[in-house]
Amino acid sequence: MEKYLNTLRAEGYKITGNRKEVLQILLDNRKPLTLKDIHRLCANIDFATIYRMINVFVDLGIVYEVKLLEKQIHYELMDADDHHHHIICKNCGKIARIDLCVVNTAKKLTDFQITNHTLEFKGLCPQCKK
Amino acid sequence: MEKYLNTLRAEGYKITGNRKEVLQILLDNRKPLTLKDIHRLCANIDFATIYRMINVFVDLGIVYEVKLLEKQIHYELMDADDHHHHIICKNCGKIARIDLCVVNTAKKLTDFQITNHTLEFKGLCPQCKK
DNA sequence: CTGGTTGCAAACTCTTTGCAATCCT
DNA sequence: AGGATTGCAAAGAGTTTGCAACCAG
Repeated sequence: MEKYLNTLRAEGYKITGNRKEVLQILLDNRKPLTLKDIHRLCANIDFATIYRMINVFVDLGIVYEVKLLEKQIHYELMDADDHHHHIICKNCGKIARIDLCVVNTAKKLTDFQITNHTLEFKGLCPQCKK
Repeated sequence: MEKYLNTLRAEGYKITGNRKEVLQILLDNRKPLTLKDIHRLCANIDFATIYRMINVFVDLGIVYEVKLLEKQIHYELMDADDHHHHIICKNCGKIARIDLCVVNTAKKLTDFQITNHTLEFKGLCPQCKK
């Protein structure tokens, strides 16, 4: 938590009760959440506030966008030492992580300068596929 | 074209002027297009018609959804023998293809039954990165 | 104090649907 | 003829913004 608060301070943002509450939710739920999910977990905070807060967090690199094979974007706390991707169950919605990435291979294959990438899977989890 | 019309016939759908026009657009533009893009290329057809038509095409496997790192879904003609992914330039919007995929590796790594996957990149193309 | 932050309401954008008229087969 | 398809209009759903009141430093 302190690490993230320091980032906010360093960039001139204030430490508010709302921000601490949302950060705690992200710390307690280390998996991709939608804005709706977050709002459900702290219904006392206005949706627009969460919307703007998460965008600040994305700008500061506190959270990152996870584009699962779903309509809405999910957000997850950033941890540079733990780069991973996900798989979501189309039946129960469970999200598991996959430690697999090919961004370095892609960098060699293309003349583009790659800045973002997404690698996500969807299917049926062990329980639901039975 | 005939191949796709046969799929439509086989599933009991009718061959209309609109459907042939949109299929021709997809054949002429073999790259991911948004509904808006398609509508721009045939402004005479109503947006709702394109919306419903593309969804039929997706159901029949005539086109597939490409979830680039953009808000809107793109659609591209399906070709089972040519599985590939994409990279989009964040500056000029150009979309290039990348012949790289790890869905088989992912299948070995997880207990899920994988049915969909996405692997997309974003960055600066050779021209824009200069 | 003072500017960043928040809640509320409303504007926007994109997606989806109902229905009557029209088009394939 | 008869059901699928289409255009039009409007409803939904999610995203984004303006503004005045409020709060952290």
